[in-house]
Amino acid sequence: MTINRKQQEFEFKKNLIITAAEEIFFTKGFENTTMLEIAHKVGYSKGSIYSYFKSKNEVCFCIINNYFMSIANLAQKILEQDITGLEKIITFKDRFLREFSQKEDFRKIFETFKYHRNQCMEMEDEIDKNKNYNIEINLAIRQYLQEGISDGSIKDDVRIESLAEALWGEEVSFISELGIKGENSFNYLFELIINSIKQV
Amino acid sequence: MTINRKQQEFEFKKNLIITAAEEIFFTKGFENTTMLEIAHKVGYSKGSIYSYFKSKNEVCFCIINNYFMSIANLAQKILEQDITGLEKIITFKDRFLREFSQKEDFRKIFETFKYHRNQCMEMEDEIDKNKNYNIEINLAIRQYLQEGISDGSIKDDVRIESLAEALWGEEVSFISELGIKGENSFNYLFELIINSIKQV
DNA sequence: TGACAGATTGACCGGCAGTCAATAAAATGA
DNA sequence: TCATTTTATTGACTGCCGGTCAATCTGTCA
Repeated sequence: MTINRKQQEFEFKKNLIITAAEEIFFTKGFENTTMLEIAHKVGYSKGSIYSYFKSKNEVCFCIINNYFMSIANLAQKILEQDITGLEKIITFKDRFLREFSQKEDFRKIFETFKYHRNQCMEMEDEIDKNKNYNIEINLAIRQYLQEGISDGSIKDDVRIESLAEALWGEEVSFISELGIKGENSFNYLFELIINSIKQV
Repeated sequence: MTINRKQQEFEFKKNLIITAAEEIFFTKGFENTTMLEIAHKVGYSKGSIYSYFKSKNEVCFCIINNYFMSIANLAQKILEQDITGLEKIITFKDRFLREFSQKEDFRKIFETFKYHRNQCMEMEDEIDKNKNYNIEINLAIRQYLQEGISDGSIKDDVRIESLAEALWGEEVSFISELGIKGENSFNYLFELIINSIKQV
């Protein structure tokens, strides 16, 4: 059996665990889910889970990283669309909101990720992956802005780096409040920002 | 010994515990702090803590509520200043940022609060208190906006309710990202929003 | 002083993340 | 095909901690 084949099987099993874990996390929340439950759901014993993941926390990070990958892909796909830079900014926000932040399940697990992301021992891999996705997303947004300036949809005096960081930061951080305040207040805020950067 | 005196003593001891807990939470983080540690720091046994608080979580909420009280007071104080509505908005944000979100310690414990605020059994008192502080802060911001419209510093077509909610929501939610992205991106975002609502 | 109420204690419980020696299964090679 | 090595899997076990509660201690008042 080749090394490659082994690797594939390993990844496949890892994915089985992630899928099962995600489902339970989504229904019961991170804290109320035990490693034993996850294991049983995949037909494994508890110990086995630990040969695929270093900790319960890492399982959560892997799940989140899958979502970050989707978001990074989304950002890339929008980049290729034939619309103005400003429209790309708006499209990204709309799609992000619709696909990721509207689901309460996702919001909850995302909260867990945000909560634990700083006390992460021994899972540099996942942390690095996450950082890279963040960079990808950030770069895409910078390009939206750059294009917007070129195509005349965005004012040419916006500070691209700061704004890209801030926009993505805002979308990520506001997720926590969406359950409490609803989408309206977020959308209004976004509208005001857009208002402030669009070329008139 | 009067009932009143008893009450006072109870509150005093409760405060001792809060102070000790806050210090340990700030140094070691919520998860890494044990109830036993907190107890020993005040010179109590573990059991005693539980006659003052229903759970570890409630201790955290009490600490956070003290901060919310300060913020509500701050909002009120700014309301009484002799400056334009727009200036009040900006002042509130500046002071909030300086006094509360710059401290990494506070940010961490605030994260804990945000993380646990939804899975809160049996501490309706503290939840209610928190809601009330939020309402107070919200009302103050609404008044800033209202005054701003009256005194001509803010455009008269802003949607006061939405904006008040959104501004406070943004400040609260962005705290999580401050450690990662720094203040600049937040400040720039805020600047754009202000830009969009100020009367020219 | 004695009796009562409230405060305080700390041994104890249950639950769970994470470990690891033992075991089973699969791959290798002759 | 079978013996040997390597890898995957298991589940009993540990340590830790939040929370409980019967027992004990302390202060108050008659």
